[in-house]
Amino acid sequence: MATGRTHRPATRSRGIPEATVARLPLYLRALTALSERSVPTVSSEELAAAAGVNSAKLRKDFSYLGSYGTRGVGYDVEYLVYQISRELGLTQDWPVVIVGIGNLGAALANYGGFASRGFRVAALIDADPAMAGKPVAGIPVQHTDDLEKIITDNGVSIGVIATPAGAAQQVCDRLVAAGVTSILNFAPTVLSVPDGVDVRKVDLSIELQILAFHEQRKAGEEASGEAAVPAAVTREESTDQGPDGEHPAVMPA
Amino acid sequence: MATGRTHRPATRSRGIPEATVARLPLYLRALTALSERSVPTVSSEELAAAAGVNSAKLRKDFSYLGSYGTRGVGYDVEYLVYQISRELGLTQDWPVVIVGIGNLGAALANYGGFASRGFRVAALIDADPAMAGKPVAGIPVQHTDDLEKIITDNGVSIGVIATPAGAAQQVCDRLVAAGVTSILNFAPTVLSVPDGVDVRKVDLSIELQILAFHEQRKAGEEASGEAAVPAAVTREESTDQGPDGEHPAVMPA
DNA sequence: ATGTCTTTGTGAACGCGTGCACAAAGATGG
DNA sequence: CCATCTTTGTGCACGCGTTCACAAAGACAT
Repeated sequence: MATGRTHRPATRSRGIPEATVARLPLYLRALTALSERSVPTVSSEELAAAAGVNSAKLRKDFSYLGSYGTRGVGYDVEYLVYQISRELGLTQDWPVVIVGIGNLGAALANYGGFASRGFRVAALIDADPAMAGKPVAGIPVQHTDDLEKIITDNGVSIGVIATPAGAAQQVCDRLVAAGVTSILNFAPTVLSVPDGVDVRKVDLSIELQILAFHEQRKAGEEASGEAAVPAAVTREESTDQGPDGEHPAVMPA
Repeated sequence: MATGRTHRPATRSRGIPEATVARLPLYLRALTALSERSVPTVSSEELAAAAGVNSAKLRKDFSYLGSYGTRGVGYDVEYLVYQISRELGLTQDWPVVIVGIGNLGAALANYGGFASRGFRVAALIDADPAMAGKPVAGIPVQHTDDLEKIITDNGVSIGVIATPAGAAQQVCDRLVAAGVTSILNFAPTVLSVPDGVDVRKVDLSIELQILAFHEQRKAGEEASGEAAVPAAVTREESTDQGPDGEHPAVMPA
């Protein structure tokens, strides 16, 4: 997931598997909804259904956090909300900067899901001088020149990159140099960061391409009754393009 | 990944592992960049570095597609671009609808990465009557009432949901009923879909929470010199909050 | 107090994904 | 034509994650 540098020992943190960590926010969301409806307890079966996972997996996930359930009853909703929040580090405030206030950056600044879970947008940063001072989501945009000062003054350790691809690595380098150790990257680029810095990437285009792959597969399977042919079939002739020697089928950026 | 319903046989499509499919867009992007620089061939080592993965992994990934390399030389860039594009189904046009034209929906509509890879924004749909007719990214917004007609008229099979969480499931149901079989969900909810429909979700808040977890871990590890204690330590006393009996530390939505 | 019934917590098996390491393939030079 | 050198393609082993299935734990009724 986290496409940091080349490799990493899977970041198996304090015994909690990475896969489990990735699901904790899911559980937290479901639990928060239950909490709002004043539901006192919930069984692993119910909660798993709400979170869209297998109940055994959920129980094993929780077992990494400790024994927080009561056999025959289930889990105390409020208690579990607190424990997961604490485990995820959401009991403290995380100041976040967003760099690159274009369409996406502005949308992120306006996104309510950040502020509601311990994340506070400390600053919006853009390279365009014309943007400076203009308020977005009630926060005045600051110029890239002040990036280092903003980071240190606010004690920011999490940065969000929403710049064009070309600027991402440079922005990333400056963020890291200024003390940021976690980066959420929306730019369609592979970022290089030193050890100790976490990078997670969100790529809208990649997600669509994965969907397209499965979509194509469905369509093809439907057309030719799914034969028992293992592979190497419907390869060359499946699409319109004829021979394969030299194909100028280059896609634009 | 794809949080469809309860389970699914891992969607092991035609022998190509899901993990490999998820990396193909990454390779494609790196290859496209090389193609623009008119680089004729590339070795697995070079390409792997550009894509941020292990070279052995890359070679194994390509081996699922076929033997497209030349030993002692490497891979033909143009040829590989074409092969991957075809495998991902990007040689054809995919009309896409975006439902929910708020900040995020508008940003997605303006996002260049879609149009450039075979994806065409066929329509923008919003439930707000005031939005109807208003152009966003050069495309007039249409009202939800016409959703079904829009889907069928344009032959849309991929839908993007960027509505508030409360409306997502309902929109999803209507999309599916109208014939959509792939959904990219930006709403912070678990969607239930019938078998045969793929759902991929992108949750900005979850990504940040995962980063916060690691960030907290770094901070804690730094404070208490990372002892060789295997686990079950620095549990209770790690954070400020003292005992754990009944904690009203509930987070807002 | 005892028995029954529900639900947790986890041991164990299995499958997928990853990475090493190397043989086979082909290019290139003499 | 042969030798050398580069790079692919893959067999193999290992580890993580998932799932099943069940014993232990506790609630609840009698």
